[in-house]
Amino acid sequence: MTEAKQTDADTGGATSARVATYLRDLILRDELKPGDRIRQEDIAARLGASRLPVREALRMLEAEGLTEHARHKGARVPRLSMHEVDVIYRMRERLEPLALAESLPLLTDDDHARLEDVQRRIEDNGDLDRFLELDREFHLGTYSACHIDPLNAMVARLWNSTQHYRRAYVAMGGRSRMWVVNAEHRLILDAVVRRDSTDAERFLEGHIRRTRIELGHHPAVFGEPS
Amino acid sequence: MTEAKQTDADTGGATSARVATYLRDLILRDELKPGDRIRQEDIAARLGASRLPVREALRMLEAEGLTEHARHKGARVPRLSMHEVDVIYRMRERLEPLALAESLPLLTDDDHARLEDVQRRIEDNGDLDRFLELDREFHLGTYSACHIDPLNAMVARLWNSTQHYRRAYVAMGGRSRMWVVNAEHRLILDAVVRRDSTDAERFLEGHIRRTRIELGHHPAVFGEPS
DNA sequence: TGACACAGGATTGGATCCAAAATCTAGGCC
DNA sequence: GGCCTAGATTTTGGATCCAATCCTGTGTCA
Repeated sequence: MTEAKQTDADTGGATSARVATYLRDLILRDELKPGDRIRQEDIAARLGASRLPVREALRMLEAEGLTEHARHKGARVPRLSMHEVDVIYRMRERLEPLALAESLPLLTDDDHARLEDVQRRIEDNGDLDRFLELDREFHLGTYSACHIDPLNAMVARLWNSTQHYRRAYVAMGGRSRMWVVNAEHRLILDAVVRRDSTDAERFLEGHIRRTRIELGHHPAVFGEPS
Repeated sequence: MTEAKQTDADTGGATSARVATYLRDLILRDELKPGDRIRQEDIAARLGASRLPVREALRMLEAEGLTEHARHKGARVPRLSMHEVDVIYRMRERLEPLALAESLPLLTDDDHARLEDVQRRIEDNGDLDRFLELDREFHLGTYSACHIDPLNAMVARLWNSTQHYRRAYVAMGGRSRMWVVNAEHRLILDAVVRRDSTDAERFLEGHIRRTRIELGHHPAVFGEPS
């Protein structure tokens, strides 16, 4: 484990928060899929750390709903049913307009320009994996001026726990709906730039609702991973 | 630390989940207040365990928003500003009607009877501390048939993180509003028993909104604890 | 041939030990 | 007398070791 120290240097020290970030990222990238088991020793070795920070990280992720634990059986990435994902989208429909309303008055012209740029890149882009990333960046970007921690954390959590299913949907047939998404993003963005909170909230809520309904039409997304 | 094992036996083994429950309870009972520091060794000794499960428990609570951590400085119970509590209540206004809608069709007649009983006990009761407990039991009881974990967890979290401020408000002057609370509970409960989701959601949302506005009229609740 | 039981390996849970960082205290200096 | 600095103490962070539990593979017996 001499090379460990090097890996350690790369990552800048493997604190439990860093391990949590690493694991969260693996799950978001779909390198850890629902049902996958997470072995403490594996992760520890990969990051050149001991199992202890891994255990703390797993506890954090557990509280975030990104992993589930069974005593003496270890951690897994939880599988969500279609109904659970549906409810999570309903939660998003209600929470994200609130986050947007909190953020909107505080967004600067620079922020607007950044969001315009992200949306342009979404429209230019054909790659589905890149789309997922930019779509997230667009939405969370519109909330970025909201500094209420519980709200931010909760919104991020809802995105994180459904990331796998978003990806599966987009990969499966969501491509054809891309132009609708873009049109809706444009409506939201215009309202944001006008600082019209009422419109922005309404358009956002509709956007999430329609996405949710679309998801409900693709039950295959929730089938067994392999 | 020979007596440790005995304490251990009392609590039935001090796993990290148990430590987390213990700490969560301390915070909910206001024995740990916003700003208070939590020393790992203290808790470990009190529960007759080593510091390790305490550390894991603190990580869980951190992810739940019940504690905050600074590297090498330890854990504290976070202080919330009036604005933060206000936003948390807005989150409740939106999320709890959803939880109620999910739960309502699944509540049995037994559940209804139980809720009636809880509400009766609230009305009979003068003790403020007991009121906090029963009020929580009433509301979470109406959501109890909803088995969507992310939603349940989030609602519980919102209640937990504002518990101290609810207590401060009730202790300070909320007493005079008790009859309003009871009337609103009655409206909600009747709608629940009728299985009228629309009414139930509307009454619940209004109930939380009015509570939030009331809280905003008592800025002293958010003053320094001591 | 199938099902059950036992044993060995693998994996997690918990305790103790050591290192690093922060806080507190005391002393010196301006 | 107040402020700054240096050392000691306290507290947290991380690693390693041991115990408890679970999974797996093999063997035996019906």
